[in-house]
Amino acid sequence: MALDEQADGVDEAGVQPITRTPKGSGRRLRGAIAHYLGTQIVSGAIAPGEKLTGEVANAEALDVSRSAYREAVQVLTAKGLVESRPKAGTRVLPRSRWNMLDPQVLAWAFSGEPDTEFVRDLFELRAVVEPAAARLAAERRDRDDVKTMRDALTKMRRHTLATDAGRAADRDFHDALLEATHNNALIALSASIGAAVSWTTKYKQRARALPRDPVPDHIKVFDAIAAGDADAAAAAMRTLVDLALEDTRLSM
Amino acid sequence: MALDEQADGVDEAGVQPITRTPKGSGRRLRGAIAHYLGTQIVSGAIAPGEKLTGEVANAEALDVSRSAYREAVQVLTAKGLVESRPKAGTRVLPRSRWNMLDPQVLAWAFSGEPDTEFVRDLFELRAVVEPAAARLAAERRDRDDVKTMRDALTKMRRHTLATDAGRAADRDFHDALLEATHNNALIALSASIGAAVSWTTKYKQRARALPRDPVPDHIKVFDAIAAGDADAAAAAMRTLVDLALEDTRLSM
DNA sequence: ATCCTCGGTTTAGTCCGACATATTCGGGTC
DNA sequence: GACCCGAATATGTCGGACTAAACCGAGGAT
Repeated sequence: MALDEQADGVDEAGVQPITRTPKGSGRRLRGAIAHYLGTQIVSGAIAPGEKLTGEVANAEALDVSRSAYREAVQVLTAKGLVESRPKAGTRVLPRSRWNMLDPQVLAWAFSGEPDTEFVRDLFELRAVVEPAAARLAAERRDRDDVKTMRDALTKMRRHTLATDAGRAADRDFHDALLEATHNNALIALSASIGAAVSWTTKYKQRARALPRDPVPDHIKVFDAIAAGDADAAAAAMRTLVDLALEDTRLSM
Repeated sequence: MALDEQADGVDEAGVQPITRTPKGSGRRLRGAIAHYLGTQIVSGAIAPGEKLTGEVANAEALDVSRSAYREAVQVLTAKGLVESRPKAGTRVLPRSRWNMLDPQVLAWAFSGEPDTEFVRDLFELRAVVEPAAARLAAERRDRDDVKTMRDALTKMRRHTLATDAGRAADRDFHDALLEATHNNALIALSASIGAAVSWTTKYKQRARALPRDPVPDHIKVFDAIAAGDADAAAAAMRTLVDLALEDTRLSM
């Protein structure tokens, strides 16, 4: 697979066909290049320390202009995946320099087979952050926060989690909870984690139908926050995360 | 001020002088442009929702080629600060879309007068994450981790925190602690936070000399981790963060 | 023999000008 | 008044040329 999903006829080069993505007008060409290179790197196909082919050669191999290729590389540089210097070329940086919290990097990490170890790390972080977020939300939520959360919850109850609308409501609930913390750093972090976690649901679903109804757990969290009981909110959220981890672990 | 510090002769336009940075060969030209635009945005000079001037006009105003300007904008796009569509122009995204955890964005946020509210949020997040990290470190550290931490600690004791070497040792200690958690997500997060916190020390110092010797607190954390006492490690780290917050709060 | 210095070569960085593409906006039609 | 369609406009992509910086090997000095 290359810049587009359809693996069609191989050109005379025979190594990396790569045709422009004609159907998908969604993300731009440079986005496709960045996605291609990004997945190659996070998947380990280009291992840290290695230097990827020169701009001119690589751009030609992908059949794109050097400008588009360079702009894609700038994106990778901005996310800490690579570093390029004149004469030295563009090298993949060690994993410790990568911005793993960047939503796009997370998306690339989950575009292939996700690393089970990293998923574990992610849930561990979630288990640390989200209960704390619930605690803060219980202490600081105002009238609007409670209303938004309640609305999301009722929508979540109406449509189940199996539907798109239900999952959207789930995300709305978590977003509202984060907003209620009135902590921008926490919001940014949990937004990234939440996105990553939602990628894992894709794999969760393919294993079996959702084994448990998550609504009651959400209600417990909501009630505690609405009541302003910080400890109860943290505890409820902790069990919610633990159960989600359980579900995900079973399906991997 | 523009792409370089020296505000020299104004050109005939008279609005934005801007000369190429001759002295600073450090970051490339596009880096300077990204820094310029990035600080403008995070500082609120270009408020979310506003659309910045067209590429051709803005590139000319900054006296750089359109290519360099565009590559800089790609960096901002990668960090979620702006979004650009044909005909619509390039608009600043709402703060909720920004990648606040990105080290570079944090650097931009702290390049001017830092927002005290955001600093509070950051320390709050730190107070949540770092004790948990210390707990995990106490549970999972191996022989090498302990050794690295001990070395950093002795170096930290020799040079004080007032010296560069001392601050480097401090960062080494925290990095080693993070490594000891063997959790990549946690490492990535705390690295960002740590960098941001180190920016704040700049302001901490200008207020008064460090009022307290932080070494004993670090030793308490180290001892607990070396002993494998998770609860004690978390508690010690919590007091350490609380004290750091106290110091920072006094100086702002 | 080893170290330093000094170019040459390679590769990214910047610049320029043109064309393609996709929206938005406005006008025209039903 | 609502809908459809064309034109204006800004970003997106392209291709080529030139600049600048850093690695590396050759040559000379110690």
